Amino acid sequence: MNFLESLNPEQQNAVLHKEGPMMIIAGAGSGKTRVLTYRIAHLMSQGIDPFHILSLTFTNKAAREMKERISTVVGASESKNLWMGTFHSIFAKILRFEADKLGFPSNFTIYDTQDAERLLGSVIKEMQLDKDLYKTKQVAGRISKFKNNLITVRAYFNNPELIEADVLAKRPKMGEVYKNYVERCFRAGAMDFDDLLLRTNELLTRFPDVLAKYQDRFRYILVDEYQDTNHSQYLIVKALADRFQNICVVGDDSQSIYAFRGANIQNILNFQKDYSDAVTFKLEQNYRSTQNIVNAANSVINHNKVKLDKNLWTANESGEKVVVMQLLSDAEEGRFIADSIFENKFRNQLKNNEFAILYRTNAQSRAIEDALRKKNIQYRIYGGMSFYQRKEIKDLLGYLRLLVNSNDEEALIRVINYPARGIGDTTIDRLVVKANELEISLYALMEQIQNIDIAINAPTKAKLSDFVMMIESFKVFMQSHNAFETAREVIHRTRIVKELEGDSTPEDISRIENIEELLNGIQDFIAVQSEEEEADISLAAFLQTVTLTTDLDQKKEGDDDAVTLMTVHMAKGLEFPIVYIAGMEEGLFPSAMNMNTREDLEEERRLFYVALTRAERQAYLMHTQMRFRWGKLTDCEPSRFLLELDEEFLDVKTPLKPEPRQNLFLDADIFGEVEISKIRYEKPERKPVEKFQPPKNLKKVSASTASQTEIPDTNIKVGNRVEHGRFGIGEVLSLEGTGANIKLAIKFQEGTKNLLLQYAKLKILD
DNA sequence: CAATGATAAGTTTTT
DNA sequence: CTTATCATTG
Repeated sequence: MNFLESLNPEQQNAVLHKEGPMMIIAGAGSGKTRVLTYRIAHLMSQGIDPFHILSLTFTNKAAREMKERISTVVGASESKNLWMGTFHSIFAKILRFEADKLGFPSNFTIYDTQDAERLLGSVIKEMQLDKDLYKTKQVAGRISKFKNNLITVRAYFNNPELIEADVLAKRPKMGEVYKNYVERCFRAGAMDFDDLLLRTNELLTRFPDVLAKYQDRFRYILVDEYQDTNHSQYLIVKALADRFQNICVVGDDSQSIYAFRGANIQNILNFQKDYSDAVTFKLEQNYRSTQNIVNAANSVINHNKVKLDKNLWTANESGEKVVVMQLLSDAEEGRFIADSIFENKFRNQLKNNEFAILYRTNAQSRAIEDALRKKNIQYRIYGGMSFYQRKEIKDLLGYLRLLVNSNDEEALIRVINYPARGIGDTTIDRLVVKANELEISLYALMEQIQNIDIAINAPTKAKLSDFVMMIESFKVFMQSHNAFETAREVIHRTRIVKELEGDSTPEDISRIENIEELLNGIQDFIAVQSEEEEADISLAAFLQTVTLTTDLDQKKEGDDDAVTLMTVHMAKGLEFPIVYIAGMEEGLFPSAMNMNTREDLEEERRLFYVALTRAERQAYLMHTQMRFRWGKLTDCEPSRFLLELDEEFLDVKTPLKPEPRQNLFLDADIFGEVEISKIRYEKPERKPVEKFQPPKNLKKVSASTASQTEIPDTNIKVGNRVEHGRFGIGEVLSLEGTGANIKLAIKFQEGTKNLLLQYAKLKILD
């Protein structure tokens, strides 16, 4: 086959190896995806039915891309039948098919983290536990850990060690909380993310015939990013592959960065032990990056103790050295990045989408965004609060979820009083108590509320019945209409948009726009799905896609040319010509929460390794001397990772061991020995000293909207160019009203926005 | 019951 | 600094 010629010998071996267990250790940028796609294509060219191939990827995007690439090799009609997707989406599909065996409806809801935590909070409250001891997030984390290790409620109560550990942690009721949470999910016909894996394990263990069926179906199994699988995923793969043993795992232990989510690096380290006749291939040639980048990355990761033996190298040119840059503040850091991108673009004729800015935490994006906006550089942020998690979107989705599965308690509670219809917290609390007592779902209780003995007065009962009737009428409507039409009907009848139109603050307007965007999203979904063979354009299908889709998986709107901003975690698997890594500071990267044990620190180091190896041609590492955290200015020290890098590959623009801070402010000798971090920034204004620039700038940026409290300039007129804190520079198209009530239509780069002058915090530029 | 304002609490990373 | 939760009022 001709495609083999484009592979190196080791890659070829991995592609051609057919039967039996195998592991591919694929270093960063070593052509892993090529090998996987060609391997699958090769299997198919050998006559293996695509129906028998299961390929598990880490993101939906990876699955989609791989499918596309395979179809160019073997043809689209063949590749369509491949089972390819994330663990969660593939097994959600199978669970829907087999749901009745586990007592779930096939249209079960998938609870996202928000849903799960709200329910858990509710359970804790109902049980009247001390919420300071039973912190929702912590309890959720513990339950997640149970589930990922297949510790069911029963297993928990049979395990004295676990019980003891929780007693010691002053949470003796942990088991009860767990039990109640699981029961509530079950009654609501809902599974959380962990359940999708746990219940799959349950399905495969409890029903040998089902296991046999899927073992026979999936004769060839490929798992990408194997280093990031958790125990639950590990067991699923092991069970499915048990019969034919045609399992191929691909991964890189040096890129294992999801331990916090239960990923177990031992899965890849122990593969040889699990399958004694396993063959291992090592892809060590990096095709992505320059020598300086590869060598710098190697020099850091070599500080890790736990790793498989491998030596990443490249035949690429040595390239530019990795730049290490010290900046005064997070604002300066943003400005440096923006300036650098601006200059790079000009000098090397690059496009925005050849740059990426990576950071450890989402919160860091703000300062960088401000700087990019000031330079008019287009950017796109991934992650953080995703579109589907916005309140107005979740509210609308709540209605839709209720139509698909009325027992979905979280959806019900979200929308039962939105828009306000006089059903308050006390009523809901009483309903929840009663429903628990009768062991039925909230909705089932409401359906027969008139005949129930409950402390709710008649008018309120009537409102509850009205609500049920409305939902039922939507269900009828849905039977003869598609997802888009149904959603539009819901919006219309519930008057959600009317509610927002009421007083048109900019926030409300953007909410309405978001709802419109969701409607477009539904229509898009219908359009895309209709192209597929077994098209499922039901509302249920749409909702599932929404919960299992991440920001990254979203189809990018148009081919907009924008700089990419994202966390290092999200950047895994991606590559960019030029990469900026911001915030290389102790306590931030490595994160303060992950510096206590060697294991934690090694994970942070792997994370840095991932970040650095995203770069193809040039990498910049920034660290600052101080930065805003929780609104307060804090001192920063360079990350230990910077010191671990071999200097041979670096171009250190500024000393890593900062000179005494005072030097910077010697001329401004106004603060004496006072620590910079303790200086309040309101003060310098009283005593303006020219040399003392940084604080002034800092203030400006942290509150780049600083002028907001000033009285709005009512001299604004049509045609003025204005600057907005969030939308950047725009032009006034029209205005109406007088005084502070002036309403403006302004054309910004990202579109025309309607804003109220008194809220918009505009700066008039001309 | 709903709307408003005050206070506390919190940021790792995500399917 | 931002968000969520609480307490108070009408």
